Amino acid sequence: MRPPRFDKFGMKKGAWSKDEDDKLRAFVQKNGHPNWCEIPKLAGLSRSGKSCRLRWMNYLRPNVKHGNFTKEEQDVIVDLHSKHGNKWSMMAAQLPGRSDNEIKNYWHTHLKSRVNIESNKIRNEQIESIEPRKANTEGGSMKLSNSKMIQDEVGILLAVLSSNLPPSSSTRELSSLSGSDNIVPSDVTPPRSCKQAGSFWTEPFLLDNEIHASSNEKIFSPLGSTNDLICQASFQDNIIDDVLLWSTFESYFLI
DNA sequence: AATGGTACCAACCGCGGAACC
DNA sequence: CGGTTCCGCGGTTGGTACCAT
Repeated sequence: MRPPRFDKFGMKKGAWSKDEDDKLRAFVQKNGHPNWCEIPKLAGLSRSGKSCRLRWMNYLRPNVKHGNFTKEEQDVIVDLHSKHGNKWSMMAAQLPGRSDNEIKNYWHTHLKSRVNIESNKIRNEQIESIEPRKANTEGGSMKLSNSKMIQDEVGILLAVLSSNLPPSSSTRELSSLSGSDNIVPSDVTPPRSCKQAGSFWTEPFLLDNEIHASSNEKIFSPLGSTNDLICQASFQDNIIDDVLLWSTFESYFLI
């Protein structure tokens, strides 16, 4: 809680004491709240009207609920947020006993990340259904567990890239993503390091042998094996150049 | 046990719109 | 009709609790 303090007008700020809660509750229950600006004076509180209103709306008014949100409440919030965005007061109207502030906090701390994860999952599944990975049917040597995170990230990248295609781009073009360069402008050349790391552009996630695996490791974990990096300085230079180019390429398409 | 990082959440702040003068 | 006041909303802040190292 924020420790109590006083502003330049002598108004108290910070956490509410039980005494203040009692005063405000008693006053509002007896007189209502026709004018929040007058209430602090009339109730004998050194608080702003705004602060009183917030305290009442979020904690003191009757039937206000606290504690865990039920599954039904969570579903309502997710549903309404998907339809209307950050309309917390509207959500509060649909959830008796919940304040907009509490819903907002719950969204940011619990639901937002969950919804993001689920939407990414759905998006990746959609991409998978459009073009099942060749790796799953060819060779069968892909190291799934090691490359899962990379798959996820590249899946998101492909989805974003596809959303940046020109209007003329078709599903057919998207469907051939992993098999051709269709999404890449003809003047953009894939980084050499990506090619070296197992034909990135044609078989994006195949790490077929130890050489490919170690190359890939250097790309994504350049500090992993210092001696090797020193011995292979020229190779490393190429990697750095290519990673920079690749970053530029990503920025160009992701913005 | 000490320290740093992170999650949680109550409260604050600024703004826009409605109501009032 | 313009200015002022008040209300409500949504974004942000900051303190506490908890967890990991």
